[in-house]
Amino acid sequence: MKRTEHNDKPCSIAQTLGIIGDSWTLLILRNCFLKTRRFADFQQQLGLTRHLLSDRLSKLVDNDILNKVPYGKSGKRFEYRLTAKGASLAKVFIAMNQWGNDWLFEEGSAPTQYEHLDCGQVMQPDLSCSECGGKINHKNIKMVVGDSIKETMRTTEKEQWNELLGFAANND
Amino acid sequence: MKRTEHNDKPCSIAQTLGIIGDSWTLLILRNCFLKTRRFADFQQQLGLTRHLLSDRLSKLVDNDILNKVPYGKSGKRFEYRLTAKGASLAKVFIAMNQWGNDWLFEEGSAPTQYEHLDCGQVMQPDLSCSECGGKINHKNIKMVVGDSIKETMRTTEKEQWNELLGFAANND
DNA sequence: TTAAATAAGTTCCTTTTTGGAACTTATACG
DNA sequence: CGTATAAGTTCCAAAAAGGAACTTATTTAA
Repeated sequence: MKRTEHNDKPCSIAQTLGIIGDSWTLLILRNCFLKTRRFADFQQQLGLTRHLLSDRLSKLVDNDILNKVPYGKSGKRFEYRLTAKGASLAKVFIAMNQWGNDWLFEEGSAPTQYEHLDCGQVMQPDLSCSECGGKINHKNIKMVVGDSIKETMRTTEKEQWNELLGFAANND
Repeated sequence: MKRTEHNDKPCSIAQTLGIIGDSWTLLILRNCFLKTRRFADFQQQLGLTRHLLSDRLSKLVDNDILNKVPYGKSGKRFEYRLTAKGASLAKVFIAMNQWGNDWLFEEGSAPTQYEHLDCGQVMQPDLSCSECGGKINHKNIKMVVGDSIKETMRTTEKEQWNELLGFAANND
């Protein structure tokens, strides 16, 4: 089975990976967050071949992650800028950055730190519950089948899904 | 330049992508969080070829994301289980899942929802500041060069880094 | 206790995707 | 006006992925 056949499975992660889950695409997006906007800049910073860059940028534009906006007088040169949809991928990259800082570098030697502009402090980004505000980790969160799917599923299937999707189903 | 040449750049995101930023690897990890543990199960659920699966699992073991633990009497069959290092990638997948729910499905039709076991409610995972507890998004967070790097960088370079890495440097 | 089924890979070969370099077309600069 | 830069395309060789059959043990079932 080809990898792309997972792209339309009824799973948010699989579909998200269908859009951004390609090696070069992920690096391109990282650079988007680092304010890279032009074809030649992406190419120089990442060193990937032009046709791959062209292909990946086009796909990101097709998926409404990037806008291709003309600049200059002629309107025939373009900048690729994150859309709102693209910008909200920040959480994914923040999470990856934090993970890398925590696990790939010695204590205190991480290449980057985060500063929260609202309070001005260097901090760690935590995941928290929108309802009670408590911290979230992989043990105190459970993924459950959404209401829309529940209604169209038979009981046995529902249980299988809950079992299959339960992050917290088995904590050993 | 090959994609793998980015894997040892002094950037947590690039290094993290070097470990998990491969299409199949990301899907394999998704299934790890969904409690898949055995070679044949991964193969059936994902449909990738055996040699790719073998290769990707080995790399995850090499990088201490998965443990290869024997099961059964003989000790010659194995389960692949998330290590603590691997489990803490949950935030990345939670962020991707949430993004997919928000942007790829109609309101209320997302395939999965999250329940916070500590408070029992269906909720959204938010990113929050470890210091002040306030919410984080890509506009109120700034990535700054870590202390260890600061010391070994000349001023001009430091400024370039801050410019380059500043998520919040340019908010238009 | 032998036969069949399962688990976890390997090997071999074909197809697809990358990587590298040169070529194109148009705009910008000096 | 000539050269440099931007944003691609095209072409080809090399690398990686996909498919299927082959291995080697180890359970399970008859």
